This record gives sequence, structure tokens and C-alpha cells, in this order.
Amino acid sequence: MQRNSRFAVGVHATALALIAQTQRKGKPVTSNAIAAMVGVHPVHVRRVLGTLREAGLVESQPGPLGGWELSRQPSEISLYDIYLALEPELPFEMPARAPEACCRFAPDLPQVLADVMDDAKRALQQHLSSVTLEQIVGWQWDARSDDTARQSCSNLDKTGKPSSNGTLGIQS
Amino acid sequence: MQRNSRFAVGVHATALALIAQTQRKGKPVTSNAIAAMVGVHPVHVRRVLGTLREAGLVESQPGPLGGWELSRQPSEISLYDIYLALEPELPFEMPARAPEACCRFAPDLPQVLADVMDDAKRALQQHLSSVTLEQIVGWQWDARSDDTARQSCSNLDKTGKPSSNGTLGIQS
DNA sequence: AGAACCGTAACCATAGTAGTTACGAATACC
DNA sequence: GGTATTCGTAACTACTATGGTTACGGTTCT
Repeated sequence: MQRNSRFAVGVHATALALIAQTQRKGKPVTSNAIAAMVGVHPVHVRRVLGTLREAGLVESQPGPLGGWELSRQPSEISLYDIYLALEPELPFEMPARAPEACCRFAPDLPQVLADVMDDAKRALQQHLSSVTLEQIVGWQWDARSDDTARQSCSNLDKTGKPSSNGTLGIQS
Repeated sequence: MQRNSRFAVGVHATALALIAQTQRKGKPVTSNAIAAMVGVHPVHVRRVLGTLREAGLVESQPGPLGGWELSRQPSEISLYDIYLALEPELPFEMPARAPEACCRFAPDLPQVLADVMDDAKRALQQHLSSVTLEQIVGWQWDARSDDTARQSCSNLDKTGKPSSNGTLGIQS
């Protein structure tokens, strides 16, 4: 646990959803499969992806053939979209402060600092906006072409079932 | 409280230390004065600045004429230096994961995601490294020249004494 | 009907943040 | 030397965020 992982989980999960869309048409990835591959609890996956659904990035289907799919073109989903949907604000927020706290000494410092933090947020936003899910999965294909054989992992959707062992073998 | 404010406090405090150095030579800012202006508890200021001292960014002196001073040229202290000293890592860290969790489906995705996150961190680092304390305080002088009169704030070092009212009038 | 999904609420353990108190050490001033 | 002022730090506390876990209900496919 610990250290906010929603963004990482969101990116990982949506990337897996996209890969699934192109790999096995008609059968979207399930929360359990994502959870097993990302290494978190299925409920957490649903919570994160549920938030992304509210933002219009993904869709879910219940039932035996259910799971998660992107609801936009992968080229239209940037890391910034995912971040913004999952986190209330970018890092480098100046904490709200009582204005009378500063004095003759440095009356404008709070505003200058707020501007500096805004610059940092803008730089970050710019970078995150420039990376799309389509690119990420593309890089993944590139990397994969260099690969040798991999061990198979049959019946992926079944793995990570909470009732099986409960911990998924994840250590804190 | 809440939302990690160490970075903001560190930047604010060091900027005030620099302003003090150039404003009232020989009399560094005290933790109490910084705490009052930043809006946090003096002990918290000492904790944050204590960490920055370990990183070699500031120095402290005890006693009636004591307080905090920069131990480097302000042009040699960047926001990245302050961030790195106060936080164990930049945001956008991929959580450590068991390697066997991923499978044939997307074996290289974890590495690709780690690279993507590294890119984000690099972009952030680049921006933070480009801003120095000297610049920040310079902007503050610029803004100040536009100012009209300000109310004075006599005996700043005394304000914010915990024994006075305990809360400093700070609301959560 | 039953199995396999998602949807959510509820509860809990853990950990990080910062306020608060307390006491000790160093320094300046009388 | 005594006192006031400052930093240094440990200890305790309250609050909050995070995410694991369980439980139960609703859909959809077979």
C-alpha cells in the first residue's frame, strides 16, 4: 500500500483494455484480469476505472462477456485526461493561506510562489497531454517484437480471484 | 492540514531567508517569523528547514541573534534541489511489482509504463531545475515595485508564538 | 436457473502529515 | 553567572488518504 497509485493503475488498466480490444475482439478485459496483471485488488480496479468511466474515457459491460473497453479512440486519450479524471489537482498546489499572514517584509511573495507553482503544473500538464494511450501501446508492440518466447498464462480471467487466496501474493 | 506541504513550505521559507539576508543584514529570520508568514507551526518549519540543512542548502544559528540563512548562493539553489531534499521521490513513480504478474498478454507493458513515467519525471525535473531562488526573489522585487503602501507588522519574530494562543488563527 | 461479470457500500489497517507539548543545548546580553 | 532567545528533537496526538477485504445487489450470457 501507500503512495497514491491511482494514476499508475489507471494508465496500466486502460492500456490493457486497449490491448485486449485489438487482441481478442469482442472479449473485453475483466477487473480480475486487470487486477492480477497490475497487482492490486479487483475492487480497486473497479473503483479507478469507475472514475474513468464517469470521465467518459472507458465503458463497462456486466455479464459473462463483460469487462472494460475504451470509449474513445486511443489517440484521443492522453495521460493528462487520465490524471485529471483520477486526481483532484496536479501536484505543486500552494496551500490556501490567510492573506494577512504575510507582511511588509515580502507582501508579494505568496503571489509569486503561486505563479511559480502554476508554471510547474503547466509544464507537467503539457508533457502529460503529449502522450496518448495509442503511443504507449504502440511502444509496447515495438518492445514485444524483440521478445523471445514467453510462458503462457492460461485462463487469465480466473487469476486473482479474491476468494482463491485473498492476498494475490502481494506484499506491502 | 493535509496535502503534503513540505515543498511549498521549504520554498517559501528559503525565499524568506534570502529576503531577510538582503533586507536586514546580520539578523536571520527565525522559525517563528517564518511560521507566522507561511501559516504553519514553528516546529514544522524547523523540521522542514532541518531537512534542507542536511542537504546543505541552509544553515541555522541558535541564540537571540539566531535564525536561518542560505548556505549557498541563491542562484545555486533550484526548486529541484529543494524538492529532492524534502521528498523521497518525484511523483509518477510506478509502484514496485512482482514481475510474474504480467503475462503473454502484454509482457513488456510494465517496462514501457516505467519509461513513460520516467519521461514525466524528467520533464518535471527539468522545469524545477530551471527555477532558482534568486529568480523567485527577483520576481518578488519586481512585483513589489508596483505596490502601494502596506500595513506594518512590527516585531515579527514574536508573532506566532505557540504559547500565545496555540492556533495562530489557522483554520484547517 | 446459474454463472460471470460489474457497482457499491461498509469496514478496517496502515501510514503520512502536521499540530502540540516538552525539554535540552547553544548563544547573546546584562 | 543568570536569563532570555533561539534552534534541535523526541513524543504524542488528531486527522486524513489509501487501498485491501467482505458483502450484497444488479446485469447479462448460456
